[in-house]
Amino acid sequence: MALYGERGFENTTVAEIAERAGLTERTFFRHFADKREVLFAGSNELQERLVSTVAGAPADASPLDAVAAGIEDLGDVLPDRPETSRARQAIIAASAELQERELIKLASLSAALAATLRERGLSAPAASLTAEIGMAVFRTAFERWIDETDGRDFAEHVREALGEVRALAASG
Amino acid sequence: MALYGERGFENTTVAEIAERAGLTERTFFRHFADKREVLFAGSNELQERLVSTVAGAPADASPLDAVAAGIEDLGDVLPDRPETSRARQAIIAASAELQERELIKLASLSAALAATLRERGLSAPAASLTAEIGMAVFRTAFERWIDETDGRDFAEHVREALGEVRALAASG
DNA sequence: GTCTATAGTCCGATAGAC
DNA sequence: GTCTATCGGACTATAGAC
Repeated sequence: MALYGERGFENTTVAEIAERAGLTERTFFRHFADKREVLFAGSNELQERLVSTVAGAPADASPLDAVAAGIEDLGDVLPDRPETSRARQAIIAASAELQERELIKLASLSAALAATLRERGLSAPAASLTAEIGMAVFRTAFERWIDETDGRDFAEHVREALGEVRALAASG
Repeated sequence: MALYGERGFENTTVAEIAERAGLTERTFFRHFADKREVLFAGSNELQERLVSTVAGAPADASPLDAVAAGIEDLGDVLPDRPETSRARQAIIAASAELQERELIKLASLSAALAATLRERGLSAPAASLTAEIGMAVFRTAFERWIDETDGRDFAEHVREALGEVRALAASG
């Protein structure tokens, strides 16, 4: 992340990353499928955490409440300080390649969420739509947690974004 | 598309594509920024069409109605026969790289749609959410138009998917 | 760890269309 | 005379095969 931040993703070679880490190029590719993947190392853990929390929500909780609980809970898996995430997002924002990779990770998260909701008895279209609304809440909360410097924690931002989505749904 | 279909995207080289087209590799890259882009050549036209229809909808039309009109209208820009789109989607489904590219094109479409809705006076969060619902309608209708062989045209599928989304919103 | 194929860029040269 | 399309060769970096 230091190298990507200094000179940009496209202008950083895997050889340079390997050198700074005291490894060889080949070793890098043994750990990460490609040059982009190194920035998304924690995404599997995030997805597993979300799925297990939503699956474990009380059976009588509404689908959206179950999803909201799962997203709030993700605060534990995110870096302690938002500055770390902010630096990472700045790197991603500067590279189309990295944005593509991020989108497919988020799509995978959404699909896993929808599958979990179907297991809770929701119909396929309702599950997909609820998952997409959940992703919108996640993106909004994450963005604000990164950008706003008022120190509110991630879970608070999730509750706020959820309230806004609900108000929007009620009004129109 | 013929070559990607025969041997798969990853196993097709740009040299082979150029050879079949009677050109050189260099000429391919003059026309397309990379090997994936050749499959998404029509996407700009699609986006412009959607934006201009939504922007031109009657001022008193609801945001979702304006979006629905724009999506219905896209039938004109899609290939005449769904088989063409089906073959293309099969190629994309077989390659993670192509899925990434497709997701970023759809994200661009969603962002353009949201911007158009804001110009119509909608607030930023409402515009984004309406755009995402529109994209869900588009994806659903497109998928069914490709997969179902009953000959119903794209616009009919759009109206059906929209009705389902509305019913879902009303019920929960 | 070595070797190699392929994607994608940079340089420059040529030629027809309007 | 400018614009746009073609081609050739050399070059770097990613990523896969072994």
